[in-house]
Amino acid sequence: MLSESERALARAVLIHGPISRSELTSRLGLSPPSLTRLVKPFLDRGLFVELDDRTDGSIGRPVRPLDVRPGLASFAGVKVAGESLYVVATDVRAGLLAYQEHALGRRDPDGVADEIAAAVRGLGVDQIAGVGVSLGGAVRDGRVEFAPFLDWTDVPFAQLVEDRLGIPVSLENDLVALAEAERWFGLGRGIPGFAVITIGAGVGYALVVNGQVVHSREAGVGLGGHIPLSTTGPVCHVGHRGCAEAMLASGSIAAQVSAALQRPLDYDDVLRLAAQGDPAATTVVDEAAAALGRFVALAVNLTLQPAVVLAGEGIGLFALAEDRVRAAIAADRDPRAEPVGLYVDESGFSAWARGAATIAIQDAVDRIRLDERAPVLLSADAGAIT
Amino acid sequence: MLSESERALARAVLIHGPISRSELTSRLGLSPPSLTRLVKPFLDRGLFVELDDRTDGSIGRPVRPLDVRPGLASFAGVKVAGESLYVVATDVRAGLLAYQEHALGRRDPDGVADEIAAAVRGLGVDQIAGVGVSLGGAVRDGRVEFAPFLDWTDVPFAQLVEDRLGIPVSLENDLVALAEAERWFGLGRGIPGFAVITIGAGVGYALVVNGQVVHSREAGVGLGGHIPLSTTGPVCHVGHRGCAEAMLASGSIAAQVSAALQRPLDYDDVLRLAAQGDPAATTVVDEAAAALGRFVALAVNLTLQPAVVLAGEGIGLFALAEDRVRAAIAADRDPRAEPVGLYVDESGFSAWARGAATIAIQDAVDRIRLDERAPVLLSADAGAIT
DNA sequence: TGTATTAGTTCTAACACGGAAGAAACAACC
DNA sequence: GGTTGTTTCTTCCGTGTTAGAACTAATACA
Repeated sequence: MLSESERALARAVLIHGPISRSELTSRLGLSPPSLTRLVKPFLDRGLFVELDDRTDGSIGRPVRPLDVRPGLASFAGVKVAGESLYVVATDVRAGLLAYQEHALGRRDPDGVADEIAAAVRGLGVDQIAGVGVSLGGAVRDGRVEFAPFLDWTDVPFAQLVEDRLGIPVSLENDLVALAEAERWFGLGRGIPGFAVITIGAGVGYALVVNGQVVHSREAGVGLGGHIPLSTTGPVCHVGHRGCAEAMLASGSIAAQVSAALQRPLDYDDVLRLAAQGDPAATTVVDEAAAALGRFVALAVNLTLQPAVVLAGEGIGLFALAEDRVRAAIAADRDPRAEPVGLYVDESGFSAWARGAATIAIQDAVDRIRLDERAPVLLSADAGAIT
Repeated sequence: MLSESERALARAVLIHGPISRSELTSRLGLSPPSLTRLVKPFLDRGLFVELDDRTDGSIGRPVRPLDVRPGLASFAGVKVAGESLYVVATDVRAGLLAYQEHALGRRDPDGVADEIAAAVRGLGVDQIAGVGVSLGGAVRDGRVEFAPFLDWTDVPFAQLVEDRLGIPVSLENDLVALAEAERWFGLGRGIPGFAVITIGAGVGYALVVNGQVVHSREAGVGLGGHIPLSTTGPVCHVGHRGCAEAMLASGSIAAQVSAALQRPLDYDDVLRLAAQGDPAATTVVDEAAAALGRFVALAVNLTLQPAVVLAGEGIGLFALAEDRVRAAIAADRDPRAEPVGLYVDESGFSAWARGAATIAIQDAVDRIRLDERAPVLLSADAGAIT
């Protein structure tokens, strides 16, 4: 097992690398001697490399920054949605190596596990050290407690996938996973607390406070998607008038404009029409943008975290009506309060799967073995996918 | 200085005492030998006592629970409000020893500091080991960054009071202080995360996540009090229609019923009338209760913490219309989600000052010295108030 | 070439922690 | 009434982690 300091070191280099030893001492609160001792086995085992970052002109001995060895391992991430699997292969920093989408054929646990295993094999990346799987629903200890969109209850799903792939599989709620990805490798890096709001097929919500993603069971229930934002808006599928889903989900937006223009349109059509100045589309988009702004303001005011990461495949809405969003935020804020930090993750669908991969990476860090006998990353050395 | 384990021990005994060593080992994650070693100096220095809690009939060696020595120290807490000072003396667990209210004469920093010093001396409690002061506004490192209700900006207020009393003074935002009190000694003890909502002259909001009170600068700004809760309600003094202040602040509620009944009423009159079934008062109270329920639901859904502590001098509203509050919460929750834990602190005004005292207690724990030479609690041994 | 400056290492003492084993204090049982 | 069992807590001691002191390394600058 890694000690607490070793794990902190591994994480710091992973998240902030390349990073000098002296910066690590202040970041980890350790003395230089302790750092030297801790770093040694990581270098010996080939987990870290020492860059000789030539001098930057400053006085004194130049730094030898530490970084994770390039190509150390790969990871896979899979987001299970209602109709599709979104699958990525990533490097150790959740950087994209490959991205694929697959239509989801079966919906039963074994069927989905089969399709995930096939999709991960189909990535064509070997030496995968871990697989992360995320989906909407309440998840704990590798089990899906319930996932309404698949109609699953208490399924030991991580084990099902692991049986097929022979690689460690990590399971997490999709929004928690996305929040972890934003916190470690994404737009939330270095921000102590922020909310995550996703818009797309549905509306999602997650929260980071004091540098930790909130993991409470509430996080899997997805009530953030039904916050009331308007009294005049449409009704969502559960019957809330003007809730976040009703105002922001792509299906609802598309349906409103389709009804107004009397022809079938999808979400991207609506954004295109709004960009061209179509009045019906613009009205709906503006209303949605105002609702998004109110959502952001509510989240900031109630979580006391002055930053929000916006993500999801429908986030193009923000670029189209950023002024409306910011105006709605400002209306619900005090001029004396800090301005809200807004960070937009434009990466769309792949962000979900990168989130899943991040969970696999986090678990892999906890599996690192520094003693000579054991393999460094349990499964990477255990070989390619069987 | 105390080591991390020593501080954890001190806090655990303070918060959960009397508590057996064996329960402490599991709570602190330490082995029995370590606990023995850590406890010794606390007993030697007279901070802890060992109760011989006679056997409870169970098998095995009986436990010798540890507790803080009774009468170890007293603390004072002062909440500075617009018109008044609320002042308490407490024991080490923020238990009430004395409670007083004083009209606030002057409003300038030196004047308020004078009146606080006089009020603390007037408590008639000596051996006060620390004084906590809380007020509405942004506070950091003993300085008031801004306090709109006093029109202060960047005042080193802790120092001003400390100069007058010669006792360590701790300064904190009033809602953060109240949340700390609920977390350590109040209704939130043992709950990992919860929101605090206060109603009274104003509406306040604070948040605890992962066992820690959220201390971000946002917490001092008080935007939780202006969350929109109704589109038809009255307008608050900043101009928000149907915001939390407009719906729930005692002045706003009293004004609505006074206008309806064409005679001047205060908040307690309104609650009395509503209890008697007066239709105008009942209408306003029911609307307020529904708004409170929506507030609770919003807080729970956006903070992902399924518990809320209700406090403040106006919380009598809850008892009067609890059904309405719970119905409004249920309407914004999913039946699958956990039921919301509602905890009502009925202690009214004194809760504010107890919050301030809690801050002083927390700071005093961090000042404990176990080495032979130094006094145990710096100021308690330094003597009574000068 | 020397000096100042910053980065990083080696050596070592202190210390915190937990495992093993034992002592203490009771209940239950024969 | 003694023995056994159970739980609590302590003593002894080995292990692993940490940081202080002194040292080496590598550069800029005079």
